[in-house]
Amino acid sequence: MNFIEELRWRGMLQDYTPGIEEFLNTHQPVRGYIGFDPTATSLHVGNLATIMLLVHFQRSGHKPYVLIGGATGMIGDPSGKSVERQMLDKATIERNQQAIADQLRRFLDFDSGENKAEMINNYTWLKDLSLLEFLRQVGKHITVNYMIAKESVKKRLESGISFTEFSYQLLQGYDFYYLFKHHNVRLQMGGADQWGNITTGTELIRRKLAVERGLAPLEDNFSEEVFALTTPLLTKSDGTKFGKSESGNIWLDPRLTSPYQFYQFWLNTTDQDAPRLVRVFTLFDKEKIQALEAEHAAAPHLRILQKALAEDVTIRVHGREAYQKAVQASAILFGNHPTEEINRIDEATLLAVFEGVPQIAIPRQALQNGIVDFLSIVTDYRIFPSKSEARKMLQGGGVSINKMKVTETSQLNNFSLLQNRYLIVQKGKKNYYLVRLLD
RNA sequence: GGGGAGAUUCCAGAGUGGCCAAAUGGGACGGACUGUAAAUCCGUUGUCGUAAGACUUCGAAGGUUCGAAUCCUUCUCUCCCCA
Repeated sequence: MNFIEELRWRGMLQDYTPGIEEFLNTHQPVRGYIGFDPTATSLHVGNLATIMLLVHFQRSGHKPYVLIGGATGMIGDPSGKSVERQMLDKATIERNQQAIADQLRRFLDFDSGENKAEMINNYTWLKDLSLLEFLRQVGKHITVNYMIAKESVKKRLESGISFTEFSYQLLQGYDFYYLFKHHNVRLQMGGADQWGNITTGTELIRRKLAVERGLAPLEDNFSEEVFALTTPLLTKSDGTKFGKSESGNIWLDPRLTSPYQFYQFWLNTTDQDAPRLVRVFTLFDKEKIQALEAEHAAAPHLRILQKALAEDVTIRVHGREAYQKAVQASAILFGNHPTEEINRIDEATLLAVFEGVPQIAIPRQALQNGIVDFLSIVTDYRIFPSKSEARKMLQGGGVSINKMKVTETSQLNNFSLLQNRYLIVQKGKKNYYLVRLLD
């Protein structure tokens, strides 16, 4: 199956410039790229969708280029942003680009075949481009009228946009031109929000080529030479943003989002969203997905689709071992385990399960305190910030210790300690704290 | 330049002298149900406090009053209409 067809049935095709399908079919391998700006120390699941574009691109025989936006990250993309961004300092950007480059290397084959992936950083060519050169080589070809017609800029004309961010599309456009010239890159891909930036690139290439070939722009037939393609921005059926949990972004970095939380994120996908997400984030083929959906429909409570999705994505991002631990932790935290059974877990496993969960150490004699004090002042206000809040939650039935509901009148002494020194405190359904007693 | 409307608790939006920590809806959080889903239902939602209550809120600063989100003055900002 060719690249475009693959994206189409997966619902990953938003927009593309004409002629692309034929070009991809008749040229093999075609070189295509996606840019990632180092604006954070890690990529998140939103980026994963565009990474999958590159994965499919490579699997269908083409040659993916991963562009690290070392230079563009210094400028700030106004797309989808309602206010000017904070500029990042160079040290931060350097750290970030190192981190996201390491992450990106895991998803593509950079080692073998004529279509092995390449990684490049636009800082290497943009750093030496002088202002004058830029204005003459790039700025001259694109009108301000054209630039402010772009959605990303138009939205900001009222509230304000700096010249720096306004220029962003030109830099990105120049990247495309540069890659076309020096690496014969023909296609730029990205999320739907990047359409404007990408087409600035195709437009710039068209105009520059016209000049280089001594033609008037309208006589050209260069539109057949470079292409743009975007994938829809993912949304959730309830209208909220995809890729966020109550605790914020879902990151690929295990230090920011533990593999357990990552696994849970996918596992908690609603029935409504799961079919779309399986198509985007796994490489399962059509038959396999249809089979999974049928299985799921037959026994929805088993959440076949969610489990398959969570397994596939967690393994791709964090590896099999981390996935297995996440499953094990989930089984313990959400399974119907009576206290005795939890008590049988050995200490090493217990600590592994609660990795990434806040751990609070208190003196053993502090157990003499009442439950409200225990949940607030004794645990240094880390479980509840005040006695009132602890009490409110207790009254609402939202607190468990060792998986047993507690009330204001519960006696701490009645709880058997796990491994003779741990208590599992649960606030609501999904917030855990491991309290360790010090002798 | 002229005329008008407004600024309320996370958001939207009632309230026009005491019954206002402030209706209602949304969101958030918790519970029940369930499948760690969705929908539904119930509870909580300024802070602290076992409670009684205390303290801080209704754009900002002053003032009137026993008492102000509500009345007066000034200021700041937002929106609309006409020119």
